[in-house]
Amino acid sequence: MTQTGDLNLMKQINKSIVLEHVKKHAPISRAKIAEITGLTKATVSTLVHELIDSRLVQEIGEGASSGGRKPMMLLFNHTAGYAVGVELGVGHISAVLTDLAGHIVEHTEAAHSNDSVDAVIHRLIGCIEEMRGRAPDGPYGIVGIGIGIPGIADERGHVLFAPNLGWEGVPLRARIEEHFRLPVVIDNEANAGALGEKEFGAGVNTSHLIYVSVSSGIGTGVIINGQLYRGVSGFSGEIGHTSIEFNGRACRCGNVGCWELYASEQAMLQQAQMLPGRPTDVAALARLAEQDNPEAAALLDQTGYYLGVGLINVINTFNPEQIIIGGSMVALKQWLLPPILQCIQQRSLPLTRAGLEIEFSALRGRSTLLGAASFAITRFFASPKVSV
Amino acid sequence: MTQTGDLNLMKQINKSIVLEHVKKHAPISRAKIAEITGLTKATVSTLVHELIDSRLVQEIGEGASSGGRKPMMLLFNHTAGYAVGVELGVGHISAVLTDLAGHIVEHTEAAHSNDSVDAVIHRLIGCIEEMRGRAPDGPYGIVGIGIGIPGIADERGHVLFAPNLGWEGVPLRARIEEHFRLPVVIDNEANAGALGEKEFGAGVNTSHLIYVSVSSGIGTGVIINGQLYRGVSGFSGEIGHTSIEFNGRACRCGNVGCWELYASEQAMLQQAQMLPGRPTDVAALARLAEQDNPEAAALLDQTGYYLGVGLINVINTFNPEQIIIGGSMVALKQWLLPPILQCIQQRSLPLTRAGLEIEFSALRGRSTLLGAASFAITRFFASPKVSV
DNA sequence: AAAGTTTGTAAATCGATTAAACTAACTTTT
DNA sequence: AAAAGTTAGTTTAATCGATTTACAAACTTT
Repeated sequence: MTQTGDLNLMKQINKSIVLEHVKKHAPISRAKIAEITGLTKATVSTLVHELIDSRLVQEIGEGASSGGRKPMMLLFNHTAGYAVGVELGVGHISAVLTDLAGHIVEHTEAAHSNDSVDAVIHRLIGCIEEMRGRAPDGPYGIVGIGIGIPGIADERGHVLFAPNLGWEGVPLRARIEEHFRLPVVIDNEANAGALGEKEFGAGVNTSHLIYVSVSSGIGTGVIINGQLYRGVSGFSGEIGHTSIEFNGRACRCGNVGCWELYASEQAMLQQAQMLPGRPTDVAALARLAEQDNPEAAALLDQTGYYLGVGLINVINTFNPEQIIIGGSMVALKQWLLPPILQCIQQRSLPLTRAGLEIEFSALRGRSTLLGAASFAITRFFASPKVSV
Repeated sequence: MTQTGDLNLMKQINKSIVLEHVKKHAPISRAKIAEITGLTKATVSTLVHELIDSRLVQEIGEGASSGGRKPMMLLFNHTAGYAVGVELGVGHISAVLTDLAGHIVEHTEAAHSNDSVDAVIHRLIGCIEEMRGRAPDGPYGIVGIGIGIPGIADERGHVLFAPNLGWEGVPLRARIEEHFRLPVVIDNEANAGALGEKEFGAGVNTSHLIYVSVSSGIGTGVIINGQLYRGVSGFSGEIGHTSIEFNGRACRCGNVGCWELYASEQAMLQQAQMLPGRPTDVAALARLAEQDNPEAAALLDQTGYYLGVGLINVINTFNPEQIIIGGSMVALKQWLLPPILQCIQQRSLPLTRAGLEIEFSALRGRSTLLGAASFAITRFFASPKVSV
C-alpha cells in the first residue's frame, strides 16, 4: 500500500503550502499567496476559507492599497493551540508551554534524584501537568507533548538506551500517552535541539544543518533536506563517538579516541582541575578567563582546537550549509570561536568551507525545549484530523 | 513558485508508482498492481494502457489462473531505450551501453594521456560515440549520458575540482551536450558507484547505504532515504578526508591524519615496498598473501584495521543499513573483511551495529559505470517529456 | 451444467483545480 | 468630479483524473 495520488493528497499539499506561506510571509493577502505559489486565486480563496474555519488563520484587517482594492491581510493564528516541550536531563527536568509558532508562554523546572524510572516519570508527569494547567484556552487546546531525552528512542517511543539516566527499554511514550491521552513524541535531545534551531533559531532559512550540542558529552542532530535524519534505527548523529585518534584513550562506548573525550565540557573541566581555583563549571572557568588567566586561556584555546578538529570531519562528511553549536559551552563562545575558526580555516577544503556558516545557538539553552515542542506541533499539522 | 498539487502531479505520481511495480514485480497483472498499490483497477488499467502506448510496458501473455479469469502479465520493456555510462579515470576511460534496466549490452575502454583537457574530452567523446553507434534501435534511442568523474561537479555539470586530473572549472556537461544533443549528467565517481549499487547491486533493497570506494584514495557516496545526498554544494561524502588522527601526517587536502592516508590502496602499497618482491599493485600483493607470506598478511590485517577504524566513524555518524565497499581493494576481500569485522565488533555500539550489513561490491568494478548510466536513466524517467 | 472467482473494462459520479468572467474597492488621470 | 485603470477576491462553468458501481469475459470448482 504505497502513498498514491488522489484528490485528497492534492488538497493536503496545497493547503499546507498556503498555510506555510501565511506563516512565513505574514501578514499576507490571498492575492499575494496566489501570485507566489502559482495557485489560482480561486483555489487560494477556498483553502484560506477552510483554514479560517478551522481557526488556524485569521483576517487581521485591510492592508495598504497598491493602486487598487485594498487587500485583506491574513495572519497565522498561533494561539489556536499549545504544545508542551520537555527536556529530560540527568537530575533535572525543564518544560515549556509554547503556542503553535513556538513562542514560550509558560515554563517550569524541577530536579529529580534519578533514583528509579517510576520516580522520574512521576516528576515528568508533574511538570507536564503544570504546563497543561497553565495553558490558555484555544480551539485545539494542547496539541501534543514532545520530550527530548539524553539517549536513543525508537519509533514506538521506547527509550532504548540512555546511559546517563541508566535507562534501557523504557516505554516512555506509552506511559505519558496513557496519562494525558495526548500525542507524545520522544526523541534524542540533540535531534530536538537541531529541530529547534531549524524551526525557531539560527537555522530557519537553512535546509542542511548540523547541530552540535556540547555539554558533558557531545551530541549531534543532523538535518538534511529540511528533515531530521535519524538513521535506520534512530542512532544517527553519534558523531561525539567518532574517533579523532585511533590510538587514543578508550571510551565507555567501546570506541577509542572519541571526539567527546577531547572536546566536551567534561573533558575540559577535567583539565581545569589543574588551574587556580579549580573551576568545576563553565561559569567559573569563564570568570577565570575574564581575569586574563593565561592557563585558562590556553585550556579554552585547546578545547576550541579540539572542537575544530571534529567539526572539520563533520564538514567534510556532510558539506552542510550551517553548523550550530549549542549546549553549555555556548557561554564560552568568545574564547572558543576564534580557535575553532582558525582550525577550520587551516584544515578544511576551501570549496567545502565556502558559504558555510558556523554559529553558536542564540536560543540560550532552549533549543532542545523548543525542538521538543516542535515535534508535537509538527505531528499536529501532519495528523489527518487537522489535515492542513 | 512552489511545486503545487494538481491533476498533473497526481497522474505523474500514480503512473510512476505503476511503472515501479511493473519493474519490481514483473511479470505482474493489472489486478495485482491494483491490489498492492491501493489504486483502483480502473485507474491501473488506464495508466497501464498509456504505458503500453508509450512503449515502456509490454503485455507478455496470460498467466496462470488462480480460480478465475487468467491475468494478462505485464513486463517492463527495458529495451525501449538505452543509456551510456562513462567512468572517467586518471589515464583511463571506460564506457558502457545499458538498457533501461541497467543491463550492459556493450562496453569499451580507452587510455588517455591526460595531457590536456581538450584531448581527454576528445577521447571521452570518442568512447561515447562508439557506444552510441552500437546501440540497437529502440523507440527512445539513447536517452542520456552519465559520467562519473574523480572529483566534484556542481549542478550545472561543471567539474569544479578534480585534483588527480588537474582539472578545475571545466564545463564538461556543456561540452558533451553540445556534441551529442542529449541530456548529460556529471557526478562524482563515488556517488555514481553508490547509485549503481543501490539500483543494480548489493543495495537494491536498502534505502540508507554508504558506498566506500577504496582505490588510490577513499571516496564515499551517501544514500539517504533512497536518494543520493550531495551536500549543499556537491561536496558531501569526502569522508576519505576526515581525520582519524588529529596529530597525524598532513594531507594534501589541508587536513591532518586523513583516513585515506592510512586505509587507501596507495597507503597500503607504499608500505608494501618493504615486502619481498616489492608488489606495486593489488594483484601482486594478493599473490604474496596467497603464498602465506606473513609480512603481507600483517600488512593486509593492518589495512583492514584502518578501514575498520574509519568505518566505525561512518557507522556512528550515519547509522546506515548497509555499507558497501568497492574499488580496487575488493580483490583483497578475503584478507580485509575479517580484520574489518573484528574492529567493528570491538569498537562500535552494539545497537548501532545491529542489523548492519557490511559487504564488498559484487558488481566487479562496474558500480560506477552502472551508476553513471543510472543517472541518465533516472533523469529520463523524471523528465516531463516521458512524464511517467 | 451451475455456482463461484478473478480479471479487466465501461459508464456515471465526485471533487479539486483552473480559466474566465465578474463584482468590489481603490488610485490615477483627465 | 467623472472616467479610466488597477488590484482583490468571488462566482460560475469547464476540465480532468480517480473512484464507485456495474458488468462482461474467462476461468475453476462443485
